[in-house]
Amino acid sequence: MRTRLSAATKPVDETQARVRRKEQTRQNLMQAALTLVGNGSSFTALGIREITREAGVVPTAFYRHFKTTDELGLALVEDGGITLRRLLREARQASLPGEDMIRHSVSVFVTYLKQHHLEWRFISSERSGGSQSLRNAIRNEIAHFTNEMASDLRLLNIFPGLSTHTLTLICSLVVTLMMNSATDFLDVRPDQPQIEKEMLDNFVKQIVMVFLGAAHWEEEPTQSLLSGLSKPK
Amino acid sequence: MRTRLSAATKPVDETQARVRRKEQTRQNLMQAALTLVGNGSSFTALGIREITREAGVVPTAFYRHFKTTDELGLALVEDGGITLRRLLREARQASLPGEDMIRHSVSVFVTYLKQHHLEWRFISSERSGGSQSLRNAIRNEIAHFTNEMASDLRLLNIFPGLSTHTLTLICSLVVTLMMNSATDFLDVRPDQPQIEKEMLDNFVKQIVMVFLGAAHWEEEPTQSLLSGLSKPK
DNA sequence: TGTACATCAGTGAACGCGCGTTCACTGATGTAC
DNA sequence: TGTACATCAGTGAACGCGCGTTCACTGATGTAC
Repeated sequence: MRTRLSAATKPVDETQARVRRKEQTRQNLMQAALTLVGNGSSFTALGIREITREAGVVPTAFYRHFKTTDELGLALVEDGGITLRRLLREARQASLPGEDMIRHSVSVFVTYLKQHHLEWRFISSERSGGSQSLRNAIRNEIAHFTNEMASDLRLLNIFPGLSTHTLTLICSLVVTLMMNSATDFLDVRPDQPQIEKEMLDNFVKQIVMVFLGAAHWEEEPTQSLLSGLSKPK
Repeated sequence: MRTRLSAATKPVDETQARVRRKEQTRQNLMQAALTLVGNGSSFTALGIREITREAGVVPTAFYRHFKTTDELGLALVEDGGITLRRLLREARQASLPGEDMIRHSVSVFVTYLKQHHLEWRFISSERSGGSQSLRNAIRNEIAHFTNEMASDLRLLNIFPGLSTHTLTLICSLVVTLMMNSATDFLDVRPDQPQIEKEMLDNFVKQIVMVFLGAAHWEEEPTQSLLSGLSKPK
């Protein structure tokens, strides 16, 4: 109690040695988990002893930071979410029009992907494979990301006729493609650049096709939009 | 040796009691794994004892059928692949034109999804979360599925101007959407039909948009297709 | 057909091992006065 | 400033438990003659 009052009077210095060290250990544990995932383990199958061993602390030290590995996973998702938003901020600066914009954004994405490959591997494998709470957390981050992207698209005014809902659907589609490609890109062996190039071209082509569909979308009525599909031109 | 010769002369009757029972146990083991996955476990984290307990056999019996749980996983993927192809065959009969075809195919898909929800949960979570070999096996099945779907699209002659490569890209896009939606549909609580309906509408809308883009796609040159995007109409 | 033998799916005991978790502890850092 | 005490991140021993895997076995089914 007295300590609390004292802390309120003299606010905790963030650079206090003890606080800093604790935070460092926490980061080490999270990094250790990512490293193990990068070595081919599934996060879901990681154990406390495995993680602490990799982090260089005694098993019981784990409990000073997380109650379960699941809790550590949620912390990783939070960090991953920050990463995602940083990616978006970088890609946002690519405002060339048309396919060039897409190609440039995709190349920003792939560069980012490689720089943060451990986080991405974790996110994309636990997105559908992890515990329920982990899956929900990741789904939330992705939804958040999708909404931010839709706002960006709105600001760029590329599709002035489309509703916010439709824009969000488009972004959701692109993000889905993105998350999927991430796994594929990460599995390409680094000595096979031509395969990566093909994947990149295909990826861009798919997004261009989606945007092409969006450009021809009419909000209402949707029922007859494709009625003439079998006899185009 | 003599047994082999004898077997060749008098071919093995498939209904031999011993063969039948062994196959039954094998199926029980695979079903047990699916059941456990359905109960919320991650397949990657399943143990031999856990599976055999669920299947009602002694742990060591496992080795009569599979060397590792990974091998059992591969067997499940093979079964899942058959399921996927059966789905396609059912959806193929839906040859109404335009959006109605899409809506009907999607509804066939969702029905199928619910009927085989355990297999789907397994496939979609191990698609990016499992071991390397499991991921590769699933990726192969999906590629196979995508190609069959592209052939179907070719036969339907909806997009007569598009190359096989482009058709395959479109199908790959749709299959990606499909696999993703699968996880989402499976996570909807059965007492929330309005959420499921919205997801279904969004899903259909996304596919329609992709097809719309495909309908306006011109094979060459691709570079300038989107040049007028910011000033449509 | 009957008998003697071979096969082999499933059993059950046993093993060594690493797991998660508890607990009392240590000693560096922080606080009060 | 110096001293006495509080805090608490990380330690290390210990525990009971379920794991994967080995091994010799049993007994129903299949085969040879």
